[in-house]
Amino acid sequence: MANLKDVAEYVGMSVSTVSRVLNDKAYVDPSTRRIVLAAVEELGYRPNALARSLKIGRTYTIALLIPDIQNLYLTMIVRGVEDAARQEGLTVILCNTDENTDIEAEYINVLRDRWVDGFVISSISKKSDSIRRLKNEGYPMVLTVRYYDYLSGIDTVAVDNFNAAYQAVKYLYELGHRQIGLVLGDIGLNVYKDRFAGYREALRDFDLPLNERIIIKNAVDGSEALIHDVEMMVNQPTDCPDAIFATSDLKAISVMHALHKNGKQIPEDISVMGFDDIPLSSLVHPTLTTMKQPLYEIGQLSVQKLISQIEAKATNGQHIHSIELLPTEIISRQSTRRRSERL
Amino acid sequence: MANLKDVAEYVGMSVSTVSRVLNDKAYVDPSTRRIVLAAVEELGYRPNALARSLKIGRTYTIALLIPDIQNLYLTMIVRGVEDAARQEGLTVILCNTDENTDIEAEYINVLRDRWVDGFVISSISKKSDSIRRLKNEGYPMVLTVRYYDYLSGIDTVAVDNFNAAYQAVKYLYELGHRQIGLVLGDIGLNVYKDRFAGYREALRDFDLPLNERIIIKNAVDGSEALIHDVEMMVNQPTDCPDAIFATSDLKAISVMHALHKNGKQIPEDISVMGFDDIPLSSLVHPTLTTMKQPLYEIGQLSVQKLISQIEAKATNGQHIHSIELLPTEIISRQSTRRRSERL
DNA sequence: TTGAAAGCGCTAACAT
DNA sequence: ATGTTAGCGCTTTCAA
Repeated sequence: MANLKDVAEYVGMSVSTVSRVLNDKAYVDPSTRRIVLAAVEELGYRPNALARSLKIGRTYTIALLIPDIQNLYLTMIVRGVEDAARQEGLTVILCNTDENTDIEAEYINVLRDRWVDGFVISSISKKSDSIRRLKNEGYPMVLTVRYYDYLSGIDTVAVDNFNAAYQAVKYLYELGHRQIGLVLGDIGLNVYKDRFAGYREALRDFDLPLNERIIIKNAVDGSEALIHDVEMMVNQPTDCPDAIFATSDLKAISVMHALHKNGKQIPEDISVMGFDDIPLSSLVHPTLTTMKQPLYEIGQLSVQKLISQIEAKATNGQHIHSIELLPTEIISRQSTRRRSERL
Repeated sequence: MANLKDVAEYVGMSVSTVSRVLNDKAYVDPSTRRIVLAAVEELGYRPNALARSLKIGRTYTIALLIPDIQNLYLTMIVRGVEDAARQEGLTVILCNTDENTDIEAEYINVLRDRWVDGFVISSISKKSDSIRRLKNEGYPMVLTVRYYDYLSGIDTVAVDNFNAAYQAVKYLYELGHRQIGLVLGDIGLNVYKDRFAGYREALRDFDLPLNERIIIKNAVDGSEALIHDVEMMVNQPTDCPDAIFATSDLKAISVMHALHKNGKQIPEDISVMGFDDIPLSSLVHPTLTTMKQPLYEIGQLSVQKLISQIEAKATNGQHIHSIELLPTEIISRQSTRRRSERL
């Protein structure tokens, strides 16, 4: 591969001149410029990004760490991040941590060594050491969707999960449901902890008892165990829920699967409500009522915050720390319905 | 951030010594080694991967280009690629081309400039210029799942789509179906072209007529148009299929959605069969019979081929070009059933 | 066993 | 308007 020096020799000029036309920073004579560009074309010259980055201290690359690409809700964030990044001339490196702290740490180390300009992270439950270190080094980073406590001091873009869950339960309550079951994800994650709190608060406000027998905790998307748990729950002689609020659409789909398997009609026997609004939600049977998160927008905004940090760092300017909570929205579909008669 | 020189000064040795202990290539005195490692620890030294790569000409990074992460079947490949890569000490850069040639070209350029060691590509229909150029430069690369014609000379890992489609149709035929509809993806892709050919060949062998009225071409996963087309197809007075073979599970899910919407029972009225075996297939209602592709294994094998190329290039050794077609397998579930009576 | 120094390819300050 | 040169942080040959 041709390098700058090759091009310079080819046209009989110095490397700095060639560099100048390529970066068009300083002024160069139009005719010189033409000659150089022709040579660049001719030799098929491509700049070496490694050398350039080493010199200027920036890579124009950001890393996006996500827990699991299989999770459809994340793909929408990825799109938001990629689109926003591309628009700003940044390349996105996508990394799948598989919900594993070691893998996460490894990616963070490797990418920091490679000088990515910043990180957008959707992480594991606890604030890991690698993330803490990153933060302490002042490395640009933003947390997306999943977050730590508000005191972490890390820029965050997410939704108000407490309120979203509260509104979901309220919605089911107003439909006439009084036995509202809950399918919760890993409560080690603040996301689920907050949704749980919102659920409890709603029950309290509507004078509904908190019934542990219609609550499934630590459900894993798509797992056999989850299906089993749901079957157990709906086959209880007493305490069978008349509605189930699943804290992700994928969990809701498993719930529906379990209900079908046990001859329960949705929504006639039991209403089901999800969370996220993944594209699949409007395709399953029956279509799924859900609490929509503006995932694409979350991705975009995350990048904007990150860029703001990167710029601030580069210019020694100011960046205002913030936690942004975007609005959620109920999408009504077929899996929920008004309950007229009382059981 | 501390660099090699800092460490060297800290312990009063030369950078080369420090470098040596860090790479443990050459022999260094055990006591020296200990001192250096302590200093490294103390200063929190992290090597600069950019500088290192610039020097040695390798980045230990490979790029994985996929058309669309939303496509669930791809996530399994991603996993296969990542796992295999990690095992070999390589980092994977995941890029989403969004089925867009320009984005694909841009990623290829950016990553080549950044000296990734090789590419695993699941690409767009036509062989793009950027890929051709990559190939001509002798850049290590392998095509995965999607492929060009066998003459392209590029290593490929996929399945025998012709045969897989043939077997799927045969399966439906043996179940007693005689009006087997087809939902095909973009026929610009060899994958679908081959599946179409397999379908036709099977019809011919079983003396079934090729009926364009029960074939939907260029279906887009999850699109409204697809649902509409399926509705049209099954509401035809004559020519209503008694089975539908969808060339991806996602398409099959749309098909099921359309059938539900039109009051058709699955599999009582119409059997539905998919392709891929994404995790969701066993969760939808009814669960989906499908032609399974060994996606995880395809991902793993792709990396192995790529590494073989990278090694060959580094050592001027031999790499044997190959096209690997992994076996597919029918997974029987609830969406298909034996048709006893004739219509 | 360790050190000095060249050089990977580029940018930018300084010089002309 | 263009050339010279130092240096980003590392590896590696050559010398000692």
